[in-house]
Amino acid sequence: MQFSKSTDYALHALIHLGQSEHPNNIGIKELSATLGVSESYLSKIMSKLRQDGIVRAVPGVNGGYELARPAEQITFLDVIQVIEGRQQLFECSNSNSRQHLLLAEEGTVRDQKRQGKCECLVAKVMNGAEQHLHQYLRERTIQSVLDEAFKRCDYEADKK
Amino acid sequence: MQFSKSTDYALHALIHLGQSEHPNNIGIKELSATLGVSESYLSKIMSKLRQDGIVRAVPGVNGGYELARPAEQITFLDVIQVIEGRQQLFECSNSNSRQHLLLAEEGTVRDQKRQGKCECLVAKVMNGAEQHLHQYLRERTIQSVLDEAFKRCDYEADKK
DNA sequence: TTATTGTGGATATCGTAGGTCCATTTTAAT
DNA sequence: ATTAAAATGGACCTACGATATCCACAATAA
Repeated sequence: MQFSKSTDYALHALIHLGQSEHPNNIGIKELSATLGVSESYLSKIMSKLRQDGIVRAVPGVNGGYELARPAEQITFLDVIQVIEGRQQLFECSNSNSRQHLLLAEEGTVRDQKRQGKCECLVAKVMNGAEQHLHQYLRERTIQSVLDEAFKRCDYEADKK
Repeated sequence: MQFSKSTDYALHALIHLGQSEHPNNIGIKELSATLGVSESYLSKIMSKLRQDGIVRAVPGVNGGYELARPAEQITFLDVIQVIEGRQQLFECSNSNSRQHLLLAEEGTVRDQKRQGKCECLVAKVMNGAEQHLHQYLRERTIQSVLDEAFKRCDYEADKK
């Protein structure tokens, strides 16, 4: 269970977009050179980010990418969900077994109608874990990383 | 990014071991029938759990598996780490790039000696997320699921 | 001693992460 | 209008791990 390299690339790319004073957009050449990834592969990732409204892209001479909204409105969760997809962290593959019946809660009739099935208690724990993780990742933004990087630069500068 | 089916199987198997009054051990036949998984595949998983000291196994007639320690001392994190491995949720694949230098904190000399390298700020966020997730999963045990299942059974019984 | 049960190795299949290449489209600059 | 620069999307490739099966072997209790 690991985040993909693509997620790593996406996060670093967005940080690069966020930290540049943008007179112009930033092309895939610069991004790929900065991150040390091939242009072709990074293109795919940037394309996904564009389709999901995280970045804007403009083709043509002096084209490139820029953040589609302020860096403090781009959360880690946003990025991860675009790249990794939105499937649940855990799915109970056991829903027909005898045991599952024991471990499933029925809920109210209204609940069952709403969600169509009852929930495995193992899945309940795991989904709770996922919600916690999401909450944490929602609170971290591209901007928050930039802020910390700047702080660190200042600190290093002061020492000299 | 998803937990594997094996993790699902392992958790359900452990719960089955935990809920049985154990005059005897429980064989792979019963487990695989309960979970709806093949004996051969579930064997592999149980083997892993045994190698990590989560269950005990005894071969021979009337052999089988039992929990190696009380169910309240087997956490979700224990099980997940056995099955999924202990690699980090996130690894920065970017440690040589120019950008990474900007985003890495130096730390004290002692820190650098201890961990061998400085840490990327993106990785720092992600590792923080992982620690949160681990904390949550450390607080949930096989027993906690059993407790909730029993509570539910009582509730259902009361209704009648 | 034998039937039963777990162990571990070899092997198979399949999907996906990671990556490349190229034709096409879009845009800005000239 | 033309052209060069840049992003886009499709086709394709490879390697690896998740999932799974089968079998020979070891260990144990009756």
